[in-house]
Amino acid sequence: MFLEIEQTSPIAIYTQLTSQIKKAIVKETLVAGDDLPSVRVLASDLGVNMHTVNKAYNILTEEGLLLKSKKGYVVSPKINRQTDEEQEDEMKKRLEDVLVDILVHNHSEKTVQEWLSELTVALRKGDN
Amino acid sequence: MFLEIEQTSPIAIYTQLTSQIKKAIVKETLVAGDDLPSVRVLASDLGVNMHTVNKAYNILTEEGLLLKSKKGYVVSPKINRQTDEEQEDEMKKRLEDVLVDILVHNHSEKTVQEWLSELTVALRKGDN
Amino acid sequence: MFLEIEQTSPIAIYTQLTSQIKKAIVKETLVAGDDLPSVRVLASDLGVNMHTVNKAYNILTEEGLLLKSKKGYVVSPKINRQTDEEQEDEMKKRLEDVLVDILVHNHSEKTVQEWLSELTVALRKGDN
Amino acid sequence: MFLEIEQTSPIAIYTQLTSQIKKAIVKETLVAGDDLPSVRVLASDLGVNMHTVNKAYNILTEEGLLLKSKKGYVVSPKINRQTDEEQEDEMKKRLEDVLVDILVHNHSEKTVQEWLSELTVALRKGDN
DNA sequence: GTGGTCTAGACCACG
DNA sequence: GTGGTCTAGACCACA
Repeated sequence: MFLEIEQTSPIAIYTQLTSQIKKAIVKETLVAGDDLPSVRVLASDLGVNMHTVNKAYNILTEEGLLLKSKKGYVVSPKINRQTDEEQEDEMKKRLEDVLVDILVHNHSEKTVQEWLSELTVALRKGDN
Repeated sequence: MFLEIEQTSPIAIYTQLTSQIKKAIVKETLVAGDDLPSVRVLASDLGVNMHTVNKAYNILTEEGLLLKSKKGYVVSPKINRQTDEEQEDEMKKRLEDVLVDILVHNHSEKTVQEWLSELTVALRKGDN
Repeated sequence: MFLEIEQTSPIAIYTQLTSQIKKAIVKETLVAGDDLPSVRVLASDLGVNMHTVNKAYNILTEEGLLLKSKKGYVVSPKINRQTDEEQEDEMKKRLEDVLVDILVHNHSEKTVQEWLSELTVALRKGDN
Repeated sequence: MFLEIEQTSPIAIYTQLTSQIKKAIVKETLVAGDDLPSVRVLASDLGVNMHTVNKAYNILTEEGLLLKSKKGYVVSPKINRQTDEEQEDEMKKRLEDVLVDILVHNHSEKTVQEWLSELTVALRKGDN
């Protein structure tokens, strides 16, 4: 399984799940049409509660990244993953927060660029 | 006062405070040596609890952005704002999360670059 | 065949079936006395389980829209399609729910009227 | 309290809650800025579980009808209650389903109009 | 087998 | 006091 969660992390488990699934989609470890593990199976695999997985899947479905059918959850086609303006503003705000935090700690914009390059490369190849 | 907080926002007030103070430092609205308003004064100005302001100041002090003296809190010199490797990894992780979120919603790396430029420019000039 | 079902939809298949058959009756694609495809045939045509088709036919029969004979199901005469008061209340309740939902999202009663007109026209002409 | 739920109804409790709260907003029993009862208080009042109320509140917040602050949930200003095109299609589809159901049971379009008028009037005056 | 709903009860963060 | 998260376990609808 391509997902791992840290029980001790201060980050909510369902958030860790959504992040990792998004990452898997960006890396194309998961592609449009792929089935996700059933809620109960994934929960038991990870040793977390069913409801926690369910919440993660629901959020991703709301965001248009997953589709819910009667047979379970599936990665949705690219077409469904668009964002509206409000959501873009949200993302920009989050980007700004991170940016400010990096800059305030004496890093230059150049460093940000480098990190972005690193991250982008890492997202292109390799599995999780 | 260069700080505004939204009482109705679901974002924790102390988080709003740390974010805005960091932004003020990046924008050089606040520079090394500047005094911050006393905990009591700021709390009363903003209509929030003293403990809340205190928490924000403490966090910023922990991060090396403020210095606590007998007379109150001041913006610390640049030299104190360095990060260790662990904190850098933290920031990279946060940057990655935002990046993945942007990319997974069909935006290109180019868009990320553009947003970064916009944000950087906005951080250079103007007040909060 | 005038029926199509979406296997991937989260809406129950038997519900999709009843909806579409009702629509066909309103559009007079199906009129009193018409035979419906046999349960087996329809199930195989649509690639769904026999029980599912059966459930749909049963519900429609319960509602007085179909008649079950030894030879199979047929569209029942208009006279059988009446509703009792309880069912009318049910329908009104459902209408109210939709209405409230439309109004609460800032649409006017005029919009509701327009939508109804559109829908009514669409139901008059054309096939499914 | 202006809300009542039927434990025995086949309709999910959280759905009953969202419906009734929407109705209260349309009737202006609840207006922009009003506080909603806290999750736990409402749950105990109604004799249902906290999570059930929470789910209802969350859905309404997603729809833009409520706002979540640190002090609880509040009815949001009209401006936030807009719908996008996709949501409108959804509502039209639901309206169509109800309409078909009414028409297929021998009611005329005129009846639908009458019911709508009744319902609209009822939504204008009086409390729940 | 799949997800959906609900309950009961616990612990945490915030202010 | 507020909501958020998580667990454990139950029952139901659908196919």
